[in-house]
Amino acid sequence: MNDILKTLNQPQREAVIQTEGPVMIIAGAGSGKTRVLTYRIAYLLEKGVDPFNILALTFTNKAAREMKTRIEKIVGADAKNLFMGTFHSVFARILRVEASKIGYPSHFTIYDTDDAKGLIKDILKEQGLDDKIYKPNLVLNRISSAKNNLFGYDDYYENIELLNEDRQSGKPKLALLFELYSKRCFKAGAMDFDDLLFNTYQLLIKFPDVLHKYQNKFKYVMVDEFQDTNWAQYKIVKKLSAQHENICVVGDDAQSIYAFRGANIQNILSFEKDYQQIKTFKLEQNYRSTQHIVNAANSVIAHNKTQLKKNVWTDNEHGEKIKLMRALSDNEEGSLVANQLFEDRMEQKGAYSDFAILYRTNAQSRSMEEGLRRLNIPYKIFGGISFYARKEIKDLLAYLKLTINHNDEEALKRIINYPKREIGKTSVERLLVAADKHNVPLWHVLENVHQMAADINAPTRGRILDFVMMIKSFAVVAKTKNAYDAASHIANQSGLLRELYADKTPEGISHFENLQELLNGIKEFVDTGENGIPAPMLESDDETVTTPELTFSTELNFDASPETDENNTSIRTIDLFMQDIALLTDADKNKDDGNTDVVSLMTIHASKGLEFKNVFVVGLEENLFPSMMAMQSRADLEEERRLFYVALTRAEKKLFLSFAVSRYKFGNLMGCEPSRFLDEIDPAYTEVTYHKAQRSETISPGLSDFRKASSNLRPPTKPLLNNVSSSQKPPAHFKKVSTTGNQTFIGDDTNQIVAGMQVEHERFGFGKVLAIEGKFPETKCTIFFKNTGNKQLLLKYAKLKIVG
DNA sequence: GGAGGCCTCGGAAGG
DNA sequence: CGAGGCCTCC
Repeated sequence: MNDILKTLNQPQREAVIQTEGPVMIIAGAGSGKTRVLTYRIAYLLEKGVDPFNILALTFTNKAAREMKTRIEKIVGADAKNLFMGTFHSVFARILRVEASKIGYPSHFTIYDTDDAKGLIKDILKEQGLDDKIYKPNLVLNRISSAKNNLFGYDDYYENIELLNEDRQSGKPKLALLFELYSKRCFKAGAMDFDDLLFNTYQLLIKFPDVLHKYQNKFKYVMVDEFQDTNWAQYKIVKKLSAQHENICVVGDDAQSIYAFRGANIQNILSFEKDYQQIKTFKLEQNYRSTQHIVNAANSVIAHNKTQLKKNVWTDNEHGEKIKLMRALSDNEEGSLVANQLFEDRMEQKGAYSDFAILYRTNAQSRSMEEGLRRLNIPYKIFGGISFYARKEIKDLLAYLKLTINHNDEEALKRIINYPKREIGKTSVERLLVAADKHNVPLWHVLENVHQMAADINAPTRGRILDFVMMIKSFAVVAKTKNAYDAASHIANQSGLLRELYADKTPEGISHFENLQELLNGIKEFVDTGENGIPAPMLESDDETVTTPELTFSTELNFDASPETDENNTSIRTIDLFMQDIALLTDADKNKDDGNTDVVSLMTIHASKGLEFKNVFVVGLEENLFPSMMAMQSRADLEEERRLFYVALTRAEKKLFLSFAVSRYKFGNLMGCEPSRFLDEIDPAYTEVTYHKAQRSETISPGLSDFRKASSNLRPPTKPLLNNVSSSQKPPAHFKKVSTTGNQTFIGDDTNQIVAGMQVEHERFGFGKVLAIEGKFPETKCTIFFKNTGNKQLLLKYAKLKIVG
């Protein structure tokens, strides 16, 4: 350990050994923040602090996992007992132990954003409110930010300011929606992401014994990425550490990029105010990047008004200047980047894994992928549509959720008629009405469908009871078998596997494979206990035996001690697997498909905390980066700028920034202007390159040249497609016809269509007419499409072009 | 009740 | 462009 301390610079070392009392570490980008945190924990352990008494909160599961591994390398297996994880996963664990105190079952479901949105939509329908005015997303955001500021619906009702805002925005019913939403979640035994924070705080302030228990346990508390915490998180951390006051927060205001979901830089200022005796350390030496990169990043962030004083500097070499690239279109940007990347890799004789391509929005990955594929460059996309967000995955998970928590309304609605079992929309609506009328969970109505929903026809009622029986039988299996056996049983018996197996289209096959992959993941969990996220275990605690006081009976009690097999070792049941599954993201899925030498593609948000030798930041255009939504306010724009700062500071050696002068948006080709952020970089650190085919030449300095060059393609607000005059020959991709633009695709006179003709359909592409039947206007035709196979279309509706 | 085509509309980041 | 809602046909 002493050797390790010697490798640290002075502020780093001081921050490590100052273990007692409140500490704040302001850590500039690349200043060795993770090193300091890991060494600090290792140092505590070496001093004899029990790992059970250390709580470390990170922002992502990945960060927690990595830190744990690094600490293990220094101090050994003891590190396993550290209480380390994301805010959400740590609090979810505490809540499961203490759930009964606040009236929840310990096997409560965690609603993801889709579940929450589904519930909001139901409530809107029931209340007869227009979802054009009360947009579910907006309603949810409002509720979310209330909870992140520790406002319950009752507080909301009493807050005149909030109510006035709602009235002025024409949405006076928001408070009511908040109340209904909260009650519905409670009835379903479900918490959304914000509830995990909100309810933890309620638990701590309402139950002094619980508070004391955890205050005693967590003698040392550490918070990473402090700048990204919201008010609720801050208050919880403060409460938890109130007894020992050994609280250490680490952050960088310049890298705060999550204000949009309630993060609050003010927390840094509040922290200084709340702890007068605080010790502050500034880590300002950057060990990651070249001088050009560090200086360029500094010159950008200097445009922000709100920031703490800090001087990030580096001893590293000057390095090469930052290369600015210009492309004619998003597609060309893809090939340009791919070509440049290929060249650089050859020149450096380096690995693909030394390269990353970062973008503002996930949608931008497509053109990059195409460019890379053309050159056979291996790549991996991090993030994007999550594995766990796929329909087939959510379907099986819904079965598992409902098996564990019968009251989970969103899970129930999702699967009650999938696969088809003739319980249609109308019946489900009647069930929902009955549940509301009797104020019981939906499941309760199902069980008593004959009494409570007699308006549903008798055969359907029978099928509903069959469904109830099936889920109950699943619950028995889930209770007695390991997670894998139970999940396989459920996937089979529910008919889900059969349904997917029957689908032999390419998508169908991939759905089936995905489901198989989920089952494999569960198998791995049964065998190893790993489901991808670090699992801090709460010590078994005899004083607080949780007596489940469920308001509504569920047949099975998952709150009891874990099941044991004949060898009396506890088996890993499905409810154990499900505990944190809602908190997992794609990045947490432990799956290494062998090839690790790949280019990384991800959003800038996802890249935080990572570093790469070579970085491409693409799509530097107004309305994309900075995003159109961020143009309204200075605060939003400054957050975008911090995001840009994060992007720049990911690079160690070489940095490329690119933009395109035109780009497809919603199927229309739009003109784009270079981002203002490009102008904000001190030109001393950049060089402008124009690339044409294979030849590239350097023009320097300053941006004015290509600014002019690109400006003749404006106006950017109108689709370019309509502006292409006959005098200009459009590039190849201009010919790509928008397939939804109603004007662009005009069907021929359908009377002329006869069997045997080649036709083109707006969506299905080219096909051959096999047969025509029926009389006008009901004329139907059967067409074999190359891409999708046989289709029956009504000529009245289908726009068909006769090709030959 | 369900399948599937048509049409409208959004428009970011993520635990 | 794509997802989701609506509408119509069977």
